[in-house]
Amino acid sequence: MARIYAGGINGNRSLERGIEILRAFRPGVDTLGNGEIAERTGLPRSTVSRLTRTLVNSGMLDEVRNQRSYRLSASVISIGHAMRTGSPVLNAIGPMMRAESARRRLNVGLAAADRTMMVYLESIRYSPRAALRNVVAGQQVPMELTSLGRAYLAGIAETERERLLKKFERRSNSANKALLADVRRSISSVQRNGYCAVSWQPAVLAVATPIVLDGLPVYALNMSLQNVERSEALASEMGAYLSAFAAKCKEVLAGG
Amino acid sequence: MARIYAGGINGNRSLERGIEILRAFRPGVDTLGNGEIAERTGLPRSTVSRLTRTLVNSGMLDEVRNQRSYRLSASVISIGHAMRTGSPVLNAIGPMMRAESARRRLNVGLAAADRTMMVYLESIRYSPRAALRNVVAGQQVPMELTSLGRAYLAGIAETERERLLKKFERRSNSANKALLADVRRSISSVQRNGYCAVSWQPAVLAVATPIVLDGLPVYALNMSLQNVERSEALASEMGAYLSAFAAKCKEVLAGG
DNA sequence: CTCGCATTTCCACTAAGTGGAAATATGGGG
DNA sequence: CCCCATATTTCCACTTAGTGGAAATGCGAG
Repeated sequence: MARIYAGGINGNRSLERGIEILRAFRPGVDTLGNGEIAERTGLPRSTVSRLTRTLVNSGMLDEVRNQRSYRLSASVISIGHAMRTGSPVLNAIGPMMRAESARRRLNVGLAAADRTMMVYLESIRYSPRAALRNVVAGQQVPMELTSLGRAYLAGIAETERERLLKKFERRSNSANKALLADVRRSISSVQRNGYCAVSWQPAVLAVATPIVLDGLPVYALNMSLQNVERSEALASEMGAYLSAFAAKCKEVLAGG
Repeated sequence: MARIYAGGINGNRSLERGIEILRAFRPGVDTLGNGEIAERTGLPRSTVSRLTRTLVNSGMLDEVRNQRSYRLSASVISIGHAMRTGSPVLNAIGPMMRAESARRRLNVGLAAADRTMMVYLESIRYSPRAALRNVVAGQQVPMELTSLGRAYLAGIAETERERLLKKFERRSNSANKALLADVRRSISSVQRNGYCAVSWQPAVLAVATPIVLDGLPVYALNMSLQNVERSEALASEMGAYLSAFAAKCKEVLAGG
């Protein structure tokens, strides 16, 4: 009998579902009720009710006094903090990124992939008024639209890259042909020049490059500038800065 | 028959265990193998093996190429980011905290409880060289030893407080009598003066006060100064600053 | 190449989890 | 003030999905 054993190839269903519930809390969402969670995740309402209770017991969710909804608890940021302090890459190059941001007077970021988004491990926003300099972690940006995401795509194995590109194709609108072609152009740019340049948001120019190391996920490093016109000259200059900085980072990472 | 139904009062076992596995990654830990996870959590090794696989499939863990260990993935910080951006308290008073830190030239922090630790939603470290000002989120400090934790204890319901105090009693060493008395003294201080002052780390003086709001977990707000001698006069001055600031925060939070 | 340790797979067993239906809370409106 | 509409939780018969000890496998050191 071709019975498939529960704990075998397939993961643990309840755990998978519980994680999906945590993921249903997207940035900007404060509280979610069980009904809304059921809707977002497609899970039966009674199942959601049981799993949210478990997540409250485990300290991942707080229930609001009205009993009718939940929010992510502070535990999730302590796990996030553990991730950041454990990351050998962030530990090694985080300080270098700060110095580089000050030196070149531009934003410097390090990101990794989370499904079809890129998530910043650290994003250093340069500001002329240094006192306002801002460091953000955990923010997500779309993989297919950003220099970070495209550099990441250039850095991973081809099979994985094609799998992701198919996803973007499926979900994007009528502009998908043009978009997909643009993504492939950026990937080629990384392969040829070591980096790609993208203006995802108006008046912001960003360049990014992948960081591929043995035994670690693929990261992407970027530099960006606000309030500028896109120009080839500027992109080349930023690309040169980025390439030099990435080389220095890789050296440190290989040594440590 | 007094059968207890699985999904009833008790939580979902697999989900609980999966969360415990994520929690096994403490700050500073880079990678953990299944064996080490099994040891830390007390779970059977085969169970750990299956659950870590599920967590990899769900994107919460990355497995290192050697296949022999795992690390927290970038997803955990994106969930952490969702928590922070969703938090109405942090959204409302975060900017005020930054301003207050600059104005009073001291560190300002906001924290919530995570089991027996306090975890910073935001910790603004004041530095005379403003360019180095540092904002940290997710860092944990022990509840019983810090002003933050004691202010929190003063802010929660008595039954919950006593439950936590018993835990500290059980796990602390020979100094526990003195420690517990000191904790109770801090709690009284909060009840009498609105804040407590503690020097947990040498040459650091911190004052903290609870923030109790309907439908929200209890938070604690603190201010601290490095490189100072502990003195009653300084503690009173900081306590006055903190009380005034906390009052302003509560006003804003009640209005929003 | 072989040995020893760590991890993963196998599989008989059954408790643990499932989801539809019924019961129960909640808060707005008549 | 009470009732109704809505959302959530509990109940429970059913059985699948998860369990953990044991065997097999994979890896790295010598």
